[in-house]
Amino acid sequence: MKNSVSHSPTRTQETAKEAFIPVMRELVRAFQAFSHYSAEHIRNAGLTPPQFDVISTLGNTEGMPLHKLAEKTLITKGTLTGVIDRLEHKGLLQRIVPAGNRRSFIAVLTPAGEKLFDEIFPAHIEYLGQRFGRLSETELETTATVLKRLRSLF
Amino acid sequence: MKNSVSHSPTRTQETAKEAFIPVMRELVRAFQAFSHYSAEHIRNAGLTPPQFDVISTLGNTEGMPLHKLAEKTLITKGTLTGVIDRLEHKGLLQRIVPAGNRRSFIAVLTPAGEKLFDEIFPAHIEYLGQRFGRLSETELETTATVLKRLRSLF
DNA sequence: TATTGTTATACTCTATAACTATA
DNA sequence: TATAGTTATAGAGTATAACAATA
Repeated sequence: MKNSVSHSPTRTQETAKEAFIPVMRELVRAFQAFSHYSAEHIRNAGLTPPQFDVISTLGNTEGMPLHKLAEKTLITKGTLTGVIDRLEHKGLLQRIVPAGNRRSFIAVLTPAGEKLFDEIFPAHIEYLGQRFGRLSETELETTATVLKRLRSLF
Repeated sequence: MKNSVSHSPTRTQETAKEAFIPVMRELVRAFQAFSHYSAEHIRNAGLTPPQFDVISTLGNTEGMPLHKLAEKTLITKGTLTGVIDRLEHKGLLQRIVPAGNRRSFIAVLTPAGEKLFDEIFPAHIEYLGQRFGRLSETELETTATVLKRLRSLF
């Protein structure tokens, strides 16, 4: 039987201000564990996590302006320039100047980029599914609810 | 009313293999949002997130061997050397050679490090509590449960 | 003037592997 | 031989701010 600590009788129903700390630690460690697992697989494909993020975001689309890509991936524009540069050097992505707007670029996967996406994205999903697949449908739903709530806080 | 998609009548009770994908995306974005929020505050104190992680782990302890610190923070040993170096240069931390074992070091906060810890750790908790405090006690418990389950997968 | 993106700084972190020195 | 930690390598990502070009 756990002793439910209360600093005074009148606090019994309250939540301590620091009660979230262990929860936050769980968030950090859970994410670290996940991202290490994920990143190892991504590196095998010769990509870094941000590069994979970009490829995944652009896969099966007709491309999108860099500022929208930055917004979706939460990579800041200065950083995104470098990430895009490296993907372009690898021949996986192209900057297209859209007709009628010469102030923005559209990032589009090249055929090689699409090919890589078609190969590694399903493989990565399969790899991750080996772990996520252990969650029941109910657990998945609860997890989704909790994470959305968490995200809404920030 | 959402249309509950089922590929065939016999799949109604099953979970699609890819059902976890949106959940995973939520995990990534929720964590990104959290860590950006957290990191901004940490940077104001002149620390990087890994440095803060180390300071937080060592605060209110009598120090610990580097390999244990590496294990707790999930920072690999090669990387940890650099992080520790920088904290040592800042005068926040010291490597101590324990009596009877000259093969390992013990990382200990200096008085300046303890002072910084005493100042910024509570302030950081207060800063984070502004957001986590919006969760009810029940939500906190559910969140903890879900995160532990997630972590157990990896 | 506001938006889009690049460039320039200056670090910090990262994985990986070879290496040294203990035990 | 196994363990603890450092060093060397080689990038890659990060924030930030100044900048150029276009709308």
